[in-house]
Amino acid sequence: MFKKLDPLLHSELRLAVMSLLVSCDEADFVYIREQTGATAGNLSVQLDKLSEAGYLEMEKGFAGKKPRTVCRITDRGREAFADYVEALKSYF
Amino acid sequence: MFKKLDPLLHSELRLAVMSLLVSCDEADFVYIREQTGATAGNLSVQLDKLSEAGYLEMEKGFAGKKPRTVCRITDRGREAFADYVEALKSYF
DNA sequence: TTATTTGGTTTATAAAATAAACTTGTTTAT
DNA sequence: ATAAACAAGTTTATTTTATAAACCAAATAA
Repeated sequence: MFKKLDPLLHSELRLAVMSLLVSCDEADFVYIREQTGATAGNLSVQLDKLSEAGYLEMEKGFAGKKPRTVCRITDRGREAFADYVEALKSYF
Repeated sequence: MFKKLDPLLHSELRLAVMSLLVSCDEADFVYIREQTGATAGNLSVQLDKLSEAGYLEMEKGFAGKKPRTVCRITDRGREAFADYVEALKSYF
């Protein structure tokens, strides 16, 4: 009847992050924070979860002298996102 | 950018309940439990939340000698559901 | 009569989300 | 040069949620 929703994606912030990455393909921490309106702390935690699940990759480097974390969606993440959207349809 | 998702509806079980009620217009506790696969305890709690938010009405009565709780979606609930679906679109 | 089942509710526990505080280093003003 | 403010995050603590386990009352079955 109702398809199970991936709990990792069924979170407002994580879903927003993935939504951004699906169409951006690469976005840094600050950009994501601005676009989602999340606090840095919350974003940091949620990015880690998505990263640990293999839904995105993070690359920590520097832009000039400032630290810069770049995120990129993985194939796995893209797939999970598509599955989530598909599953949601069973609720509508 | 991303529309805020009503936290009351952004819950797998509560969303499933509302989804049922939107098209059923009336469903009892047992039916909802069966269709959603939820445990009775969880369902009881979540129905209370939806009820307190005014998204549905519960009528406790009897079917023969057995207690029977019937749920009906309210206009408010219908509206909230529509808004939720609309808001979700901003994520896809 | 004593289990068992039905239809739930209440309470306790586990998991999530969020915010507040902190760290490391950089820039700016004094 | 030194202190104050800022940037980019992380860590920790708090609050909120979700879920399950235990419970209750009434009805039915053994």
